[in-house]
Amino acid sequence: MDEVQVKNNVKVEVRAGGGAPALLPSPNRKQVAPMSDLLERLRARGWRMTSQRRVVAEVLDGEHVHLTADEVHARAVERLPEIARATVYNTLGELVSLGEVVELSTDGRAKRYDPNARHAHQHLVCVECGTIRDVHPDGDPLAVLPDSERYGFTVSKVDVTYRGLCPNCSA
Amino acid sequence: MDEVQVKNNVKVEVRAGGGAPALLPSPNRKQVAPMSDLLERLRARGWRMTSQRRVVAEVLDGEHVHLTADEVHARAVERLPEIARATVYNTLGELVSLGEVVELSTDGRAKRYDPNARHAHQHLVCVECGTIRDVHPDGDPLAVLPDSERYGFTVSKVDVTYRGLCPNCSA
DNA sequence: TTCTTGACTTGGACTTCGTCCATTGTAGGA
DNA sequence: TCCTACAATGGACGAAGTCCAAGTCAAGAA
Ligand SMILES: [Mn+2]
Ligand SMILES: [Mn+2]
Ligand SMILES: [Zn+2]
Ligand SMILES: [Zn+2]
Repeated sequence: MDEVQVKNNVKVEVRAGGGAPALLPSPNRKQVAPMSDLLERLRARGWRMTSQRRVVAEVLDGEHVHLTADEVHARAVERLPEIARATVYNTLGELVSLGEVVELSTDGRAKRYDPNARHAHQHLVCVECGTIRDVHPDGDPLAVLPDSERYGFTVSKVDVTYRGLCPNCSA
Repeated sequence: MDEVQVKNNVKVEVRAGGGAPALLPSPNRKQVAPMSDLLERLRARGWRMTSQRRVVAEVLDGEHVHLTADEVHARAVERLPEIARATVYNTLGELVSLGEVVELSTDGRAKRYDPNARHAHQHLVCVECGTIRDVHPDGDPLAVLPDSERYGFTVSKVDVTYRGLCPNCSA
């Protein structure tokens, strides 16, 4: 039988049976494994690997994209009950400066954190319910801005937010 | 013909002809006059014309674009010392719902209010100093989003923010 | 393994931006 | 001039985020 024990202040699933734990499908492998890439990258960048940072990274790596800092905190608390809000803010800020996470402010309310930073994309937002979808427009969005409209700026990125009604809210 | 001029919170009737004071260039005519269009439109929409609303409209009509609500309030206070912050927020909100002013949240901080709502345009923002410029990209920004990327949404507008360094901050 | 230390976390105070609401004031019509 | 529905006021409140002094601990050294 599997058992749960606490290690490094984090709940860890321990497989029954002797010998070294096989790195094979386990209940939470699907959730945790894809993150290992990120965790490795962070470690390589000199990050001190704490349980708090691990948990924040795991939350972001879920299928939940575009979470607010407080939503990340709420999910993190489920795994690590006493993680502080300030720590979540710190960690998110660090992930953003490292380019591992993208920060969105689509609605003038809470910023949202997007772990899909590898492939540039834009967002489609429902003005009614706030649903956000990733979209991939044709061509380079920067290309449509002629030099004559750049006023000497060095333009390095574009944020595009398409707004409208989602199928649900159209009804 | 009769003409109504507003000055110092008091309506003054200016009668054309016979010895009446001519409506000629005065120090603040240049500032106030262009707003009359907006004020007329608002009056036509059933707005009760208060000195507070007049002052907010006048502030927005200056050459100052993209002010925050508190910046609008600060400038309004210069003309009408006891105007309340809440009133500025109320008025800006109304102007936005009437489509007379556009609300921007380019930086996840305070929203900015843009009186240039007649001609659709986009914005170029310096990531260093926050300077904002209006830009007019080629073509319809909505056109670059293929139907296959709309997920059944009824897309009605696009907000585009180009980000980079202004000439000043490049040095 | 234990020790050491600077990086990290904590939690609460604080700031900023914005909303709410009971009370007071007034624009504009009768 | 008077009435009253609509608007302004200002202070409390709320949401989102930052800051900081004190405590904790990850990871390299020995
Ligand atoms: Mn995204
Ligand atoms: Mn503008
Ligand atoms: Zn919707
Ligand atoms: Zn600049």
